[in-house]
Amino acid sequence: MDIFAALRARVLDALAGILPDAPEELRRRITVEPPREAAHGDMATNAAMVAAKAAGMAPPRLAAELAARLSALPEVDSASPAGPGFLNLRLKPSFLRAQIPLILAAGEDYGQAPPTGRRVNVEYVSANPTGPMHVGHGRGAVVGDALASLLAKAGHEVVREYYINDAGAQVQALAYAAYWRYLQALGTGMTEEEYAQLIPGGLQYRGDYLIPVGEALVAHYGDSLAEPHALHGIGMAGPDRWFEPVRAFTVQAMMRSIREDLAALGVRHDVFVSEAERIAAGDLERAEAILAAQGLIYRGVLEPPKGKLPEDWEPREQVLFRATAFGDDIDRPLRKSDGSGTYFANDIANHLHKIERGFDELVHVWGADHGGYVKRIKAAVAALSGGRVSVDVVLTQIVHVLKGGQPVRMSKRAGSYVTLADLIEEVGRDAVRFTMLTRKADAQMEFDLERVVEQSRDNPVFYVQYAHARVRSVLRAAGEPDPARLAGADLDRLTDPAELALIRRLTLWPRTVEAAAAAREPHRIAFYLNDLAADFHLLWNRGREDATLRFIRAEDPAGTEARLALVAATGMVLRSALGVMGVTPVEELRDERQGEAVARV
RNA sequence: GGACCCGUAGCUCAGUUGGAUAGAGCGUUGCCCUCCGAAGGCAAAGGUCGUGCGUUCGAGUCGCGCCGGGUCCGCCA
Repeated sequence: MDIFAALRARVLDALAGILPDAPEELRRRITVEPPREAAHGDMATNAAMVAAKAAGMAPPRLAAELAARLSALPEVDSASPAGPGFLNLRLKPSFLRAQIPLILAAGEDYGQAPPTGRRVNVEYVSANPTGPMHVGHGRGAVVGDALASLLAKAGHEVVREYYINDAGAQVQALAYAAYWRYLQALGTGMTEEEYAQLIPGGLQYRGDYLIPVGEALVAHYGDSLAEPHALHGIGMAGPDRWFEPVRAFTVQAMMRSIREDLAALGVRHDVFVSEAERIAAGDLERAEAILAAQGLIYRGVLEPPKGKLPEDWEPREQVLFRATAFGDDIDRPLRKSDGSGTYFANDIANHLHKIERGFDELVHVWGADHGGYVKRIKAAVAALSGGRVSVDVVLTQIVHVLKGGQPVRMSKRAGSYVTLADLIEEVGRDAVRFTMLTRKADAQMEFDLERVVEQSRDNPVFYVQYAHARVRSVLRAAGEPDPARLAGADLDRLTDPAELALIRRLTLWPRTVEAAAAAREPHRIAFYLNDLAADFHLLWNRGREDATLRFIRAEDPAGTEARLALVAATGMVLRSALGVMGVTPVEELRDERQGEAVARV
């Protein structure tokens, strides 16, 4: 259904007529793409430039030969050599129009690629269960969720995964912080600073969000996790009495809050993998054994980093993974001095778990502060899978939240940063999702709370939603015609350049899915939608000047039907693309704050 | 000291994995419209793609060196 792929096959056929035994490697380099300049036609191919040497012809000459063959095709209006050996194709309008019934038949599945047979694991969010999610997590969540949908649209079998970091020092600190709130809820006379002195590492998580957890611990356990204390009334019990139940209880509470935030954002995961469970299952030891069998583990001492030396640096023998054998810069430690695994080692276990479940490709969405971690995890997966499984990492840059151009930093709930829940409450789920995808993942982003709810041309959320609302308005006014009937319309009535431009844009959708998925760049979908909306609004505006271009004209039933077919197809592609982004298409535009339809169409 | 990411119009950003004369929105300037099909429409100006070499038929895109910004660099995750 991708007409670019279809025409590429025609180009290869034509080339085979001239150069029967072109090697596969050469054929693979031949592309058929939309030219940058619309004036050059509908499609351009580099075939003549790629194959010139093998054919023993100068590129323009070969282009002319190919043009002669291609211009005879029923799809092609004209084929003309250009420049250094390009071959420009202009398609017959009838061929373009013939795509409309195909779109109407496919509906929102238009753009869905056939199954590739490849299993892809997309791990995203994976926020530590130590506090509320902030906007940075939100960006990762949206990018990951849209990327997963995009890969599924491109024909891959996708599993959406969340890795819970529920082992290690951060979670220990969380348990101590929750225990403090528990003692407070019981009415201890101890001060926060006194408590902080008593525990290892000090009191790290001081946000108010743990207060309800402390209260819930009291409701569940009473005072059984504490001890009477002469001075404070209530004091700490030994960790062996309270630590594990408090840890488990608190992690569960944090995960519940994270899941609520994700649900509010419309982000879902198929699988939640627990770090602690994987370790308990012995994955770490098995992963180490696999690496050791290849001679990739040894005891050694790392060089200190050059330049500024950490103050407490001292040479130390460690268990190291030979990551340098797979392109990393240094070998990486696997064990802490207490014998437990480093985060990296535990993550190796996590990846072994993925590999053993049979995935062909592993995709991660990480914050940019994890950029230094990419090489070592690629090295580990290469070693564990014998090079069979690939790893791709999409890094997301930080989000600056603004309101009317002014920085917003304070959060009602967490005190130090804007929480995801605050953001969703302020502007709505769809605005959050769409806006998060209007930038390349690895570019810093400014998220202006006022701009994303503005009803104007420079707010893409509004602009795209408005296009869909207009589509729906027209179809409602036309009495909701059956797409199957519209597919039989006399589409030759669609002759205006703006109408044909819109059709061309629609036919670009399958290609956009494929390219965006291959590049792991879901933001391209947002840009496509913006372009599609622009083409549709342009046509709409033409109708305001030229009444014969209005979609519904009582005096022209046949023309009306043809234009309605185009409008319905546009709506389907809009919904298909919005579906990849996880944004709800609206029937009409309303100003949420007033509850009135201010832009009813 | 090293690794990774970024640098494109006044501003915010795209750029179809190396293609033709580098695009969009905002802003600026000019013209049109005042229509309940409720975001106004059309057009113009605006660029040595941070910079210098290199790779080749061809570089914003690939390689190397600088300049500037960001992230990170052994028992945090």
